[in-house]
Amino acid sequence: MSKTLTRPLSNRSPQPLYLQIKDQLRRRILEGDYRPHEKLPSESELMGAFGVSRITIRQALRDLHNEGLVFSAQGKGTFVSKPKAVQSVEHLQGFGEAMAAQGYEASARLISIQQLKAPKAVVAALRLGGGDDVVEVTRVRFLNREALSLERSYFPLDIGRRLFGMDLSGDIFPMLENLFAIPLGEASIRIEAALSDQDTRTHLNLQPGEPVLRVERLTHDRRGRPIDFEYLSFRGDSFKYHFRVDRK
Amino acid sequence: MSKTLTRPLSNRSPQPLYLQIKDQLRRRILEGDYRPHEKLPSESELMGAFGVSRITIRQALRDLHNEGLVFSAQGKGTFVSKPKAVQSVEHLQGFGEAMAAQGYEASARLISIQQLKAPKAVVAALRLGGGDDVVEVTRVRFLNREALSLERSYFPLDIGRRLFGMDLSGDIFPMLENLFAIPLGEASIRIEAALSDQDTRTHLNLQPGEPVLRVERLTHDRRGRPIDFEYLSFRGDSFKYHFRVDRK
DNA sequence: ACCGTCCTCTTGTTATGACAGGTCATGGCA
DNA sequence: TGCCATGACCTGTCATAACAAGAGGACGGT
Repeated sequence: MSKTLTRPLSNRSPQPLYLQIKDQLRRRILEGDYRPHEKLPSESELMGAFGVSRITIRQALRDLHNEGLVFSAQGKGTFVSKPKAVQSVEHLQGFGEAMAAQGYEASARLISIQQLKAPKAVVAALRLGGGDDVVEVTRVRFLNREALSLERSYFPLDIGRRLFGMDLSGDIFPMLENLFAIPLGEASIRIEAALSDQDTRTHLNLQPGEPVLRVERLTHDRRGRPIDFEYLSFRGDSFKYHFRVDRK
Repeated sequence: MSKTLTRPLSNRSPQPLYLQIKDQLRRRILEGDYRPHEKLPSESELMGAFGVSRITIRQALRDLHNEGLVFSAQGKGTFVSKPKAVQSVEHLQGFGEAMAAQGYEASARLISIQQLKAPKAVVAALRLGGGDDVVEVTRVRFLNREALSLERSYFPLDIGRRLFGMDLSGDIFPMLENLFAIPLGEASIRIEAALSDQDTRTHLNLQPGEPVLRVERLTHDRRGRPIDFEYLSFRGDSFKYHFRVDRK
């Protein structure tokens, strides 16, 4: 296991030990030596394998954790995260929350809420059985009175049923966390540009041929169970999502 | 300065020391006690003020760094990051880097590099003067042999001139950091959907009316000077950018 | 058979100590 | 006057050593 580390302080310094260890572990994860949800060697095993102290191991693991490649549970161990997940982002806010934070007036209007048989893509995303029902929530988001986006969310039945009769003009995520006591975990997002379909055009008041920014978002609870699959369609012309990133 | 810390190990444990320290420092930053670009007390001063060891201070600072509230420079100190910074994201990778890390084969082809008078939007973004020249770099990115995106980057003259004659088929950011010794700081991104223009269609081999995902990215160096303004146009149909986000 | 206790393994937190290496001002030398 | 060496100060890296606390299995008693 130990491979070849070049000790920076004793020799001349090529790279810090913890970076070398981090890179070796990352390579093994990406190459599949350690598979998703598999337990990594414990910290003391890694100490022995690399011949370094615990502080150095933990620094490497901390970096991998920040990159989203691993996560750890006290008393159990450190594990490889699910997806390829090369990139990690903190603080996912609902788009509404994000907009509000920028000083815009954000609101939403409920178009429909209904129980229906889950479409195929939803079955796969939420890991349901073939004929399972889901609850579909359709809403239009406004930004300063203008229709900005069409959101269609699919919830598993046990969660979705509790949404009937509730006030769905705000963000749903805080309700899940506070009212339903569902701690939210990670989410995957796919973003693409597409032409608007008739349904979207109607709600967003678009002309045929106008493009939309389509976002698919799958949100999990902290234990990794998928709890919400959404299609968000934003007007291509008015949507500018601005956020801050720090490199390295 | 020291305020009231509750020591977890000696008493009963309310919260780890480093979290308490982190929260106190964050509050002071957000309340303006420490202003942007101001130097925080040094680690040893904080050690004395809070009465804890250096490891604890560094753990608090590390968290604040991850949240984007502070940054540090070896030999100089730790400083408060710029602004509202509502949202922090780590590890901005070039899209190419991100794709490569996911196991795809990414490459780029240089279309043109030229010096010209800065377009108005570029003047504003890079904070230039009216008639200033910039260097424009146009490239097409490929993913597994297929044209994926058209990238047009604008650099201030002093940086851009050094790009002539260099190998621009890879990522430019690492060159800025390593060859030019320009430490990269934060970047802002805007994402929108748009219809492809003729120029983009030619390079990406698209049909008229096909939408593209347009990204504007403005990158700064660590001192906050804008050093690169880019327009990235991705094919709407093939581009699915998948990443992982952690809420809270 | 069931349940609770204890032991062991694991990660989380904290202290102390040391040296590496970058930054910068000061002061001495040419 | 100008340049460079020196030292003070600061963050970066790494080691050693504890104890806290969660998880889970072994073991023993009921």
